[in-house]
Amino acid sequence: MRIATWNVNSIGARLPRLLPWLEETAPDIVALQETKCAAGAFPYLAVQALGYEAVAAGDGRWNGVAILSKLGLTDPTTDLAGYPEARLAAAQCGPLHVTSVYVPNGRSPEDAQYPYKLEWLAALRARLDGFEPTQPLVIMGDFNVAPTDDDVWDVRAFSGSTHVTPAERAGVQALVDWGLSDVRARPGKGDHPFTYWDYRAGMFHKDLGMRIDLVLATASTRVTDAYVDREARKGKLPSDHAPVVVDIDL
DNA sequence: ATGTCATCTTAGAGATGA
Repeated sequence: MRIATWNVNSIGARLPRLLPWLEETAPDIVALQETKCAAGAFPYLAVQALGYEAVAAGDGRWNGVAILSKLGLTDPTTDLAGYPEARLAAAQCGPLHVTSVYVPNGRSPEDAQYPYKLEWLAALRARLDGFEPTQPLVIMGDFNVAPTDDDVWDVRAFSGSTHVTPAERAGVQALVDWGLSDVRARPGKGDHPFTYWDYRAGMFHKDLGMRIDLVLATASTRVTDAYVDREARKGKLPSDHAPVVVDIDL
């Protein structure tokens, strides 16, 4: 079984990249983030034509998440403890429970968005109380957290910034401590499996990226391979994130 | 280290967020 997560930075703008990618990569389940698309305007028919059922959350301009599944999609939810923003979608997809997340960015450690980010991560952890660490389960998406110093191109450049603070990392670690593994993908280039590169300043070309798109999986998913699809970050009108593709043996 | 991109407002360039 192949699963993937991709922050597409607008599904409307990215459909010409997403649909061919789905056909070539043939994932069974895909978590999408930053669809920037109202739930009612989601391109259900376009993905249905490729064999996917979908659940989408979105209020239009910002945020927006979705799950695509070829293996069935039951008990969908888009609610996280009453948080109003469209940042979580979850469903049972055949044998696997899947959650797609778009964790708040935080903006800066001084911004009100920063404690909001930490609270949101804590709510995500609390939500796991309804599940078992022994069951096949993944939480994947854009966490807006680089779990280690090695997950940014130069940690010195992040002094005073979000994404690398101990509190944010503790928020992700709490998910791991519950019983999830941070699946380490093979890098597409260099030593670092970065998943995001700023559009500006030739960051992608210089491989000055960050590993902030994560796949957190329970042991029973039995991961056999994982890679960052760097090709999807190249070419015409790419997202600023690359997909992470994970093969599991369920 | 901010050189780009996407969206919305509301009809053209500016604001916002990442």
